Amino acid sequence: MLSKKTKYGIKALTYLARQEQGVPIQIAIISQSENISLKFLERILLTLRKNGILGSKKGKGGGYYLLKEPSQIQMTAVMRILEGPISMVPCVSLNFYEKCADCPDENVCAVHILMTQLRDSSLQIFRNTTLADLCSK
Amino acid sequence: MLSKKTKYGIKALTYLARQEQGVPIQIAIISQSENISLKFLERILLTLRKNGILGSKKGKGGGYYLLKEPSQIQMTAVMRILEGPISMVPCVSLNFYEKCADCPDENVCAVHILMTQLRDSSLQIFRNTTLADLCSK
DNA sequence: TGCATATCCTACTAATATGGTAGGATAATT
DNA sequence: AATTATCCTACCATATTAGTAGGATATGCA
Repeated sequence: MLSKKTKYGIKALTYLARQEQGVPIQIAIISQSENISLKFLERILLTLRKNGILGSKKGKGGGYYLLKEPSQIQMTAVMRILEGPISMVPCVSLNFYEKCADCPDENVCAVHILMTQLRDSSLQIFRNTTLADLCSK
Repeated sequence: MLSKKTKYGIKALTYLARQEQGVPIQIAIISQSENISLKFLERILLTLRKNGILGSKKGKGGGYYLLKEPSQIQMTAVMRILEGPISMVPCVSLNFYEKCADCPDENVCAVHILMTQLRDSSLQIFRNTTLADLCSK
């Protein structure tokens, strides 16, 4: 299951992508428009900022804005930040590889073979999809 | 993340697929060969039996066996039984559809669009992969 | 300078899912 | 009747999820 964190994060990002670029939008506005708990969204946007997707401005007229054009923001980045590794098992992960303790030979492991295929197709989708693709203005 | 339940289940199934068809194999044998907790595996095989993947025989010489040839067992079935819906969100699920409470229009929802693509590619992989494909004897 | 505004940040919490374990009931073989 | 192996229910520790509470910090404006 996709976490609500990721779901809300993607919704908030597409909301921002539909606005005039560079103009800060307040959390409360996004929260209301997209039916997302304000405090929860606050944390989500904060992690997106810390990971280089969003910029922010404090005080009156402040808020969050995209640091890049929507067409330059791949969903691989968004998914990795919010949902974690694309791969469903560490022994298949490109960025977070970890050997299975119980598995003697990865090349023969059914789970490894199946999950490698799944990772490849998921990666292809997330790489070929940008924020711009997801918000038909 | 893939649950251990699914991981162990797939491993157990491929173990059975590598044996002579129709001959019951005891849980304890699989448990030892694949490094899986016996009691946990017991439950996993039970649900696979209840869902028509495995047959079982009690008493001496008993155990579990595949009900179909490995080439006839699609991973879609296995994944749905062990891991749940293929789709990561209910609003995209074919077998377990549920409307999002917060989402006014699915056709415009970024999450819906992205997750539909992901479901399609996942389905294609799971449908085109059988147990036989995963166990190079 | 001081007030309003809005993000920043830590800590807490309820509910649920995960990955087991314990212990006995049931059925089949010998 | 004894042995073997599945069947089944209930319990439990831990981790994750989806939040909430409450204040600290920085910015803009009069």
